[in-house]
Amino acid sequence: MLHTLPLHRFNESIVLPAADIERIQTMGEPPMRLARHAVLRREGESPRYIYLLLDGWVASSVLLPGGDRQITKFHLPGDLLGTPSMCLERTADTLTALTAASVSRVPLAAFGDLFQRSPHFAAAMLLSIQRERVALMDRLAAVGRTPALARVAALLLDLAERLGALGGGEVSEFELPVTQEQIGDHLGLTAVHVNRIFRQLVETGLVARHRQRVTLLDRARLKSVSGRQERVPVQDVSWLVGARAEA
Amino acid sequence: MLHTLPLHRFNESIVLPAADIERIQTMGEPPMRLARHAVLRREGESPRYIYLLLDGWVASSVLLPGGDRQITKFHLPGDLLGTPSMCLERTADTLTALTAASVSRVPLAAFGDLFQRSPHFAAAMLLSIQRERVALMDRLAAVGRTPALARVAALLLDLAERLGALGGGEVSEFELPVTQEQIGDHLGLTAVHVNRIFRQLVETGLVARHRQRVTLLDRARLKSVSGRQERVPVQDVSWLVGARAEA
DNA sequence: CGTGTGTTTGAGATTTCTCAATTTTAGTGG
DNA sequence: CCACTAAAATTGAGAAATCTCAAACACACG
Repeated sequence: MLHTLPLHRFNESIVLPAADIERIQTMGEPPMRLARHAVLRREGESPRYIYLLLDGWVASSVLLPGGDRQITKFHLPGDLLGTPSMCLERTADTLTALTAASVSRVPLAAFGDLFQRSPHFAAAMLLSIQRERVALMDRLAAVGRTPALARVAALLLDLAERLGALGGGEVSEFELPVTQEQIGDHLGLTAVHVNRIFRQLVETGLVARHRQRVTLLDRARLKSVSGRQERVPVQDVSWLVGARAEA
Repeated sequence: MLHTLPLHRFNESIVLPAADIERIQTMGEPPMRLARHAVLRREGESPRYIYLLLDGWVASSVLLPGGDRQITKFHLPGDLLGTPSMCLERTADTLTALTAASVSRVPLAAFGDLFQRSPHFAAAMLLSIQRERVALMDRLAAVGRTPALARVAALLLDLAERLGALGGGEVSEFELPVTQEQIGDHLGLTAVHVNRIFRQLVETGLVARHRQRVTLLDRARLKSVSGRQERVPVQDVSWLVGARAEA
């Protein structure tokens, strides 16, 4: 079972030695199952664990005093959840299962131990977190500066890309197991408005929908309407994990 | 001169050994001066350096295809600039001096070397980047879900807090060397609307202004109108830099 | 089959934006 | 020190995007 862990997120720019892969696999506790809507961790708690998402979708969200909610990320299998809060006394984000899901809980101590023992793992984490930061910057730009249509288009493209990376192939059709209200909370829109934008996307032939299944019909036009920047991961990371570091 | 480097950002949760402080100080090149409006690095370039801001303010921004701009961060002295792009082939953010400024350029190789050599430094970086990530999450929530007044209030409080951390004392009055258009680009608003919000803040007695000098008159009310969460840095990081890691 | 969650649609209200003009401030050269 | 100019701030008026509220509808689930 363990050899099926989705570890692609750890190998994006840095190829981890087999020994590190091994250690990652034993870092987490045995998988736990979550029902849809189950709360894995609530904000305000003391951060003692992070979580490796094995299967299903999980949302990370922060609450505002007014009761509004911002979903900071739709997590897919392979993502490491809850790590931003490791820098805080009290957890900043709530982790909620969007579908039935399966996660492996990782004690912070186990994570810290691996981080200190393995230079490659530490380097991979550094880059991985920076990627999340860039993704947040890009979404902030979208929410702050682009109209609703562009934001929804960008979300669909982002998910297709990430699902493709997960599965290994191009994805142009996928299940979107997320309510329109949740999409709104992710993009800074109302559920009602998300609905209208979806209708617009369908009417203009960019997208087709049936139930929760979404098909991207015109990728090129979607891209142009989304106003999304391409982000190419670093190729050469010798400055970070060079020969020197091997010593 | 070197002993005056603002290194407070490196010591927020983790106290670095003197040897590491020493190495941080020699990691960067000699300071370079920037005039106001000077571009330190433009997006799209190949990321070869990061920068330690010694003095002055610098904005980090991303461009949208439509020509719109999102300022992702107003950087203050002590901040390490341009690090998100280390995970990319081409730089994501443009660094522009908002005031005359002084920075020390750090080759990525020097950074990577220190990251690999010093477990404490690596740990401090990990936490520091996660803090930036939380800050982005919080701003995303503000831009996506709160009205303009709350966003401006939150910005003022954030800056006062960070300037306080820099100087060591409570700050309730400070220079804001930033145009209203730049504030708009930071908060997802128009310059015109920022202006109206400022007027509103002044009229309701929350804030006073003279030229670019801002005075926070009613912190409590500002806080409540800002809807900002308190974020308390971790105290106990033994899981990350425990005895084990010292070995 | 009910019941409840999620979607869809309409109509009007609000916030924020756009455009344009005016005033103020900051910077420059003489 | 002054005059001149460009950048920034300010204000008004109308337009646009998005929201709110409310109702109808569809579908999944027990």
